[in-house]
Amino acid sequence: MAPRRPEQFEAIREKSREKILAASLELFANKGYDATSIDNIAKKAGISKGLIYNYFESKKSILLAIFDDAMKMGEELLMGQMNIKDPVLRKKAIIELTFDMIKQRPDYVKFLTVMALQPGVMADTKDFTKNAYKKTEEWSKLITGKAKKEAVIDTLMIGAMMDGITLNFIIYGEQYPLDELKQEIIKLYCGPEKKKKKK
Amino acid sequence: MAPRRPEQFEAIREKSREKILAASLELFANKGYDATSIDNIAKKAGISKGLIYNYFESKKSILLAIFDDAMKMGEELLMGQMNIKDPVLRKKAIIELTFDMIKQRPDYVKFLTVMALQPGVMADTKDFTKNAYKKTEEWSKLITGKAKKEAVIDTLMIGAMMDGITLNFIIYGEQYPLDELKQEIIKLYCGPEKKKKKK
DNA sequence: TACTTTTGACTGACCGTTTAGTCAATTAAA
DNA sequence: TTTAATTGACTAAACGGTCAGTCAAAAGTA
Repeated sequence: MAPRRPEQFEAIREKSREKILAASLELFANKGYDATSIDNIAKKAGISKGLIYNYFESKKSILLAIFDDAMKMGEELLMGQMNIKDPVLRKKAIIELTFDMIKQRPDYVKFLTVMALQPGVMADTKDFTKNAYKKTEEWSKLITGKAKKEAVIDTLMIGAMMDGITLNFIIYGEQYPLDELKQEIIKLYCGPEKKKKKK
Repeated sequence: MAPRRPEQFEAIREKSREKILAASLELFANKGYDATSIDNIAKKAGISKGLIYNYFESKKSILLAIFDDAMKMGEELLMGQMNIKDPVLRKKAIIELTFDMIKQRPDYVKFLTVMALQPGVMADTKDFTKNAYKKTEEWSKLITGKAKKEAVIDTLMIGAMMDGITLNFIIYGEQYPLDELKQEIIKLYCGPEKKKKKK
């Protein structure tokens, strides 16, 4: 009577959904949202165009799903470092984590960076700017411990630094010396690992 | 016999061309290339669609014209600082110049940044990556004087810093404290203005 | 002054193509 | 047979680009 057991359907659906998301992520990150057609996604995912609309109600909703996934993953990674008590060590851990993310998931990083520069694309669905600014505030607390007025500039500097390195890595690719820059930024902002920081 | 004098036509043409370029720059910078239609440009410029093709042979050629203008302006500004002999002062001047450019021509800066992240758009017409990398090399020489191996990281750090600040300014807008960050980066990379730099 | 002629900037309906999105028909497993 | 995943031909809208034709302005003619 029942043709397939529910969990079998669930597995099939999950697999197809994943194929669509993976193909879309790659295309959105490399070509941008507008330059990517539904046909492109279907071909890259190895499925038909119609099937995509069995899983997502529109092109925008695919974008939104990827965006949510990326933000969720980023937040989880970030929150995983919350248990580090010492502020300097925590700062260092977060910086290293960001570099890891750039190297391990450049697709997500590229996707988010590209989207950040196309406000018109996200504007309809998510208040991206507000979201990003909130994230910066969280970063600020995480990195400096408290919201010391003087330390805000420091946080913004580190944030800009990381964004700039990310941007250059996206543009230049593997030839960009990520590791050396990581050492440099840690040396700059986490001190020479001795004493309490003065001035 | 002769209806209008050539210089009158020239003035008219220049004005229209300028309207098209101005409208395109604003739209490309804010919405991106693919999301901007020829109709959008025509409406914003207050002219008809057909007239655009009296001045540019394709949508891509508009993009290219803006790109060339932006690069030309940037290069002229940069080369204007070449006469400063002292490396530290020159470095400082270039950094300040970059901040000035961000504040005075955010449209150009935004345009270039958006285009840098859409390799597919520029790929057909200009080798953007190569161009950008060459620019970085020039920067390196300008900033460090010579191509000291150790100083490359320093140059890349400053470059990433500036790019990151630019990116954040584009995203956050006027609330982003450009001036404070300028002071900070000058303090960091141009030394406390005393003695010769050591280590 | 009034009229005609000449010019090229300018217009918008139109063209072929491509797009996002739909749906009746098909497929395959239980 | 039942069920739901899957397909691709289809549609309406939007796209970049074209082109036959309109228009205003300047100079010659009277």
